[in-house]
Amino acid sequence: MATEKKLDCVILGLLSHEELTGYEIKKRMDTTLKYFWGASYGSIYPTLSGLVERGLATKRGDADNKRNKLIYTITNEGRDYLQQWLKAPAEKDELRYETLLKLFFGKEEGARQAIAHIDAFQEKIEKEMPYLLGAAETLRNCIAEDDTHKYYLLTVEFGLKTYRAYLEWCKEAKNMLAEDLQESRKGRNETC
Amino acid sequence: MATEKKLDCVILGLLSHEELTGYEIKKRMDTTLKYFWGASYGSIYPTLSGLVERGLATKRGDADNKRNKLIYTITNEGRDYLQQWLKAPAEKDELRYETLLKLFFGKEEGARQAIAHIDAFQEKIEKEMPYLLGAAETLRNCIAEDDTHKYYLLTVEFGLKTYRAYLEWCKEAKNMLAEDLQESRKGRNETC
DNA sequence: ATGAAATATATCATACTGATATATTATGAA
DNA sequence: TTCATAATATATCAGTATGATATATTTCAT
Repeated sequence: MATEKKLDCVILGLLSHEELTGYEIKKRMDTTLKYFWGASYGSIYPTLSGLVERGLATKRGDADNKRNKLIYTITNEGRDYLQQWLKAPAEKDELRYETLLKLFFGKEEGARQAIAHIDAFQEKIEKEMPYLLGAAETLRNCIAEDDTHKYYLLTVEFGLKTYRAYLEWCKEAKNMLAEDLQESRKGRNETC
Repeated sequence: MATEKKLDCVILGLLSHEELTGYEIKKRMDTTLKYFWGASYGSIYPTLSGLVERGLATKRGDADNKRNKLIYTITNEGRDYLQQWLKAPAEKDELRYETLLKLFFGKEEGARQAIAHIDAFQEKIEKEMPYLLGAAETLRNCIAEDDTHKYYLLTVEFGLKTYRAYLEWCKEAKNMLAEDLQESRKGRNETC
């Protein structure tokens, strides 16, 4: 089989758990999935249309169509397609960290600026941590109810592990750069 | 300023260290930068043309143009542009982990399949580790020579920290799923 | 009653990927 | 020496994604 479009599979995955509108799918992307995947409206809506065209999902209007909602449901063909993808080995695991990029070219801007980038990064991570911790706690409590929760928890644990590693790195990296600042201060005989 | 195209900045960053051809830029992407950024020929060559058009880089043929090389050099305007971007806070820090995605929807396929995905992920990481360790070692030894090395080292340390976290997670995640398998075996009264 | 926030879909210019095409040069084995 | 293979080098394109914007309705707090 030709390589599937990833977003087809992600959306089918979400639909395999529950019926959703495009808007709700976007919300899932921005909350639950955002730690390891993302998508914009500009790709979600066309992808949904494509899924319906190919018979992998169906679309219907809301009963009391107040909001002009379009609700999407996965079909049996859609489930088969999803299964195929889930069985195949993962192809792409990559990160795009602009912070690291700026750090890599950091000599141009100097230690002080580099530290500022790391601080901003650290702040972002620290702000996310409570959500991840909360999610992990919730999931651990309802893990017996439904097997899905166990798999959710696995991904949250991944997030926690890596976030803790990020924070450790932030600390060490800043220490290293701080030494640097002191050196240069001494070198140039500056005070404060 | 409107948001800059990231690849403009990445390429200018590379050119700020040395003159390069498009092919060499691609190699840098696939080796040094691949742990936190990526780009394909289909974006590198058009981006280089754009940089020349806008006066941020210049292009010249090789002296003995055996290979029909096109060598790109950063201009002063290019350096200014790069500085602007380096000073601005990072916008996008995201990862796209298909492994995590498949795991998130893992209930559909069951524990055995999930473990297989984690194994593949782990293998990939373990294979990369020696390169990162080697790079860190090399960089630590020549850190005094040139300040650039210190910033390279910072990004390698980031890679090492996160990769170690990944490996820890792999172990724990597989343990959790293995318990699962045992349970289901007991439940269904299977042997072996 | 009213303004702000949330819900909901759609579109578009710009950008990126992954594949493919094309051609040359270096390398190592037969 | 010759010949296949790997490496070097640029370019293009269909398919896909992003981020911004447009539009309209509904819910909610004041």
